[in-house]
Amino acid sequence: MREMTTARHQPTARQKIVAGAADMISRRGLNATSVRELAKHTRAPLGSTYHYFPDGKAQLATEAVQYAGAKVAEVLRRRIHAGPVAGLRAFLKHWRGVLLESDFRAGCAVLAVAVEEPSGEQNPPPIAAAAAAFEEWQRLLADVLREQGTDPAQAAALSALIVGAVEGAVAMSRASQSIRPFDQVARQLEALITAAVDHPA
Amino acid sequence: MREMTTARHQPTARQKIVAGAADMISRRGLNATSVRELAKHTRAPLGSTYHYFPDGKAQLATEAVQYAGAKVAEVLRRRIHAGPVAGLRAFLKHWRGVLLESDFRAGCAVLAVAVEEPSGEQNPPPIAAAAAAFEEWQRLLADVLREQGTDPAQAAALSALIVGAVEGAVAMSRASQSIRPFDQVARQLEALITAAVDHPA
DNA sequence: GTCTATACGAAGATAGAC
DNA sequence: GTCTATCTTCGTATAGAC
Repeated sequence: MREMTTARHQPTARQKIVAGAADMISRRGLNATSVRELAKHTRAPLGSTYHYFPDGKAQLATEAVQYAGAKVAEVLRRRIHAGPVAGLRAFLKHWRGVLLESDFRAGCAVLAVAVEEPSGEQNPPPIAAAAAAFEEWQRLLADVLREQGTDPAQAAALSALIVGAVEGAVAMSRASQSIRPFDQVARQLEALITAAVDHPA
Repeated sequence: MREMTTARHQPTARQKIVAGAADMISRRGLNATSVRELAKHTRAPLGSTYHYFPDGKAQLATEAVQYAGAKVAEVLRRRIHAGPVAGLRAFLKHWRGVLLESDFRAGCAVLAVAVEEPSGEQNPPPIAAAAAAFEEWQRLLADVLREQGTDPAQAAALSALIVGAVEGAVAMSRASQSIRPFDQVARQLEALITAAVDHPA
């Protein structure tokens, strides 16, 4: 488990596989991402994949979601010290970039897993990881809103709205192959969070 | 093509297959919905499926998305004559019911297809159908907002926010197996649309 | 420890009997 | 026109040579 360190040196083969899985899932969805093609994309032999991830595809999906979730959380954390508006803008800029740079071929891996994995009674690990990612993003936003004087319940609800709306907007823009839905939603959210900060009712 | 009439008499075998596809997709996603199991669930022989849908799974997915999209549009249309708030409430009530009645096992088939189907250069029919569904929901909401005096651009943007936020919220609630994220988002949206109607700036 | 070759099942789709 | 049996391809996963 020496790979569990968050060192940023060179990515290990294992880390490249996880990152590759997150990318493929964000483009085609979970079920369309086969372990075979993943190995090809990351230039790792198929056997290595099962060596690094003995629990197979479920483990791979879980770690890919955690990776994607942490990456976005990092984007948020890097700017949120400057306040809720700055945090939201960084969040929006990230997703806008994902859409445009992929020519609307990539979306959110966390959402893909949340939609595809059947969420049974005892939540399977990939779904639990997706829920945790959504919650972490919300918490980061809610924390800074509360710091700025927003009522706690309102801060939590507004954060849920932001995360939900952005996730939905990314999917809508992908479907329509147009940045318009995303930009419409982004503008509404900026206005909202600005109002929440100015009038911490 | 006599099945193309929108008659509501008894559902034909063909219609049952489409409805079954929409339901399965809303639960497990598109790629996890096999034509085989779909035939089983709808008690149709596998051959019949390919008889009714000669273009195979792509055609099935397209019609399932159109069916799901039309069903939600109908929910909206039935109440929206009473104004934007009534329309939004009907929309929210529908999705809340889907989540609770399925014990968080069902979500939105349109979103599932939008996330899973790779959206290439010339948009494949299932993706185009998903985009059309999102747009119809937005249009229904935007039309009634404009009728109530909301500025057209604002009406369109607010509608995009509503559709995106609800889609995202459904996915979040499914992942966390809790109605909380959905209810938080719903409450924010109700407040927003009320404000938009009261102050048609 | 890395990787090739393969097992086994299920996928989409079709042929052709009734 | 309905449906059964089957073809082919690809999925996940593993065994066992280096």
